Amino acid sequence: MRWSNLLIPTLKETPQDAEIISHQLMLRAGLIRRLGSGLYTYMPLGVRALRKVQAIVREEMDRAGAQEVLMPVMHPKEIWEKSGRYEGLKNVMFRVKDRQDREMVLGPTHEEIITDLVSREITSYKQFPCNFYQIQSKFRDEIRPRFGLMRCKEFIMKDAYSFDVSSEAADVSYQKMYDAYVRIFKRCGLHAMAVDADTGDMGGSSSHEFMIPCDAGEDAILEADDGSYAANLERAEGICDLPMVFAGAELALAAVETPAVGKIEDVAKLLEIETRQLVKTLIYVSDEKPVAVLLPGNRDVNEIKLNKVLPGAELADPEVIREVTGAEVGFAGPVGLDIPVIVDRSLKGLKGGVIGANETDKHLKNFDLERDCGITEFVDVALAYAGDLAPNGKGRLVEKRGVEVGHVFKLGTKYSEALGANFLDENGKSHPAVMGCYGIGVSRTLQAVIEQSNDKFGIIWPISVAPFELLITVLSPKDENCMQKALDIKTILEAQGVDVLLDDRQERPGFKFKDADLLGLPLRLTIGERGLAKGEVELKARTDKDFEAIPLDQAVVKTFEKITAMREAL
RNA sequence: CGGAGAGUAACUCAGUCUGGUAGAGUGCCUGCUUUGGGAGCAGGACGUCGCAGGUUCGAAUCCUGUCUCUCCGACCA
Repeated sequence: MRWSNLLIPTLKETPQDAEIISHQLMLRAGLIRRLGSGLYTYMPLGVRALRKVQAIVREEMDRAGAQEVLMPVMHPKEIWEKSGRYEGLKNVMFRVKDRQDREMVLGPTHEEIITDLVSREITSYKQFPCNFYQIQSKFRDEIRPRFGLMRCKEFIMKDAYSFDVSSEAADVSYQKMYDAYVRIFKRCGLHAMAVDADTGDMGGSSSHEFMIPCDAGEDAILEADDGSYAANLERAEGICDLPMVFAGAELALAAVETPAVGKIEDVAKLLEIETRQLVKTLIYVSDEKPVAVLLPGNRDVNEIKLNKVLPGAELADPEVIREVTGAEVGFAGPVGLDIPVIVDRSLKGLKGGVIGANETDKHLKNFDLERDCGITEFVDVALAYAGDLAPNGKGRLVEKRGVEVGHVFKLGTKYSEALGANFLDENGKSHPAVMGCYGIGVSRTLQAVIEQSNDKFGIIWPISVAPFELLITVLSPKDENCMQKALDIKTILEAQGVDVLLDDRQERPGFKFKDADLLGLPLRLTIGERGLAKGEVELKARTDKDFEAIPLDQAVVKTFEKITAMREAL
């Protein structure tokens, strides 16, 4: 392909509304243009890179035994009502009406649609296992689209759905997808990590997210420093290993005056103790009943974890707190409280703690959890922190940020039951299929590649997803000899299956080199009059500091060798 | 939705406080020169100052409303 035949609108200046480097570079290199918030056009170069990612995804999904299908983007609302997600996802779904005033939704995901299909077509145990996937635009009314392709209202996703006869068989399907994901991201040149994740709206029993570590990532990850554990912050379990025994452990409960001091930090300061010696007593309301939640003073509630113990729990209003504790906000404590108490496991063995006295301006010290409350049951409802021990008790947790590019779920039978995807076993007995679902944000993956691979001059494409593999820069396109040599090389390499972009623009060399670095194609072959006079052309990888002069008659061979080596490295 | 900021040429931005002929750089077009890391000179085209009202002799500028975009929080591939 010739540059002059492609719209590649490179920008010298950084567009104002791009915050992170990958977004800036996608705009500057002319890969995408914005239509509206969270809506982007893929320019010719962007489409080429996107197709490369898609090709890798297809190859690996096919290899893993998944079958490609293509489902409608637009769905009748009734099918979403069957699973209950018409309500559950009502804030993310775009809704439209047809001329009959029938309500439709634009698909944010396709569990319901594929399960409906399978319920009709897959009816015998002999047809299992099976796995269907598609690559398609998804629509989500995101609260806040961000960072170019990172979070869009319309984005391209690969979604796959597996169906099995048992949960053991489903585990095998899950593992196959997990392994395929590892290969996909590796082939895209990405350093992805799999982390334990929450299942969120999707439901199901367990899931892993595939994260690309980078500072611009929207998710927080906690990883054990020995690599034995990694989880999304919202899911992570941390063990605080410091003994919760403080001065005054053996003494009886005693009141201390804390006038107008209700905040953890202020109480700790006044009493000259650590914040973790204090017990944070939070009053939640779940199912219209108040419940107390206890944590060390230096920890916060993980609302996702709490919701599993206390469905729909929300922090109580001040009036409720006053009613329940008989004190102003800030002086709640577990002793003498007449409501259920949930205790985070990090409080296990607490002696010598300080609690609210359920009396305004007073706290109680020398608190012993078991002695004074008789509490012996603990749950995990706290946010894990960097510095905690990993759940296996070995590594220490370190915080990272990451971009979620893929997510695999074990769904169980939630959707198959709701939509009647049952099959008959050997004995003619009916069972719901056991499902898994697997998503890759294809467009997001593309941007993640750039976020992870760039320098101050521009993008550095891994060859597997680069819009072109080779850039031939013709320094003097007017010179017939130069142009002819370049075209000859291009023709041969293209015949050998190399994606070649020929910069035939009538521009000064410096201008073309800057654009070349910005585009970041993995290999550049420079052909100029000066070199040709010596019978030489120049070869330079995007990551090389300097070019290598090679004889003209070896240009094709050497270039092909390099391309081959680059391909094989991924 | 809450908080913060921004809408002026294709892009980056000045001008707004203090109302008085709409600007710069980049890009684009033409010509000449130049040609190995975003060239120089000369000439040229491009604007409903986001939109709608209002105040005023006069509004990019002041007032009111409204829309859009970006960033920070809750959602997710």
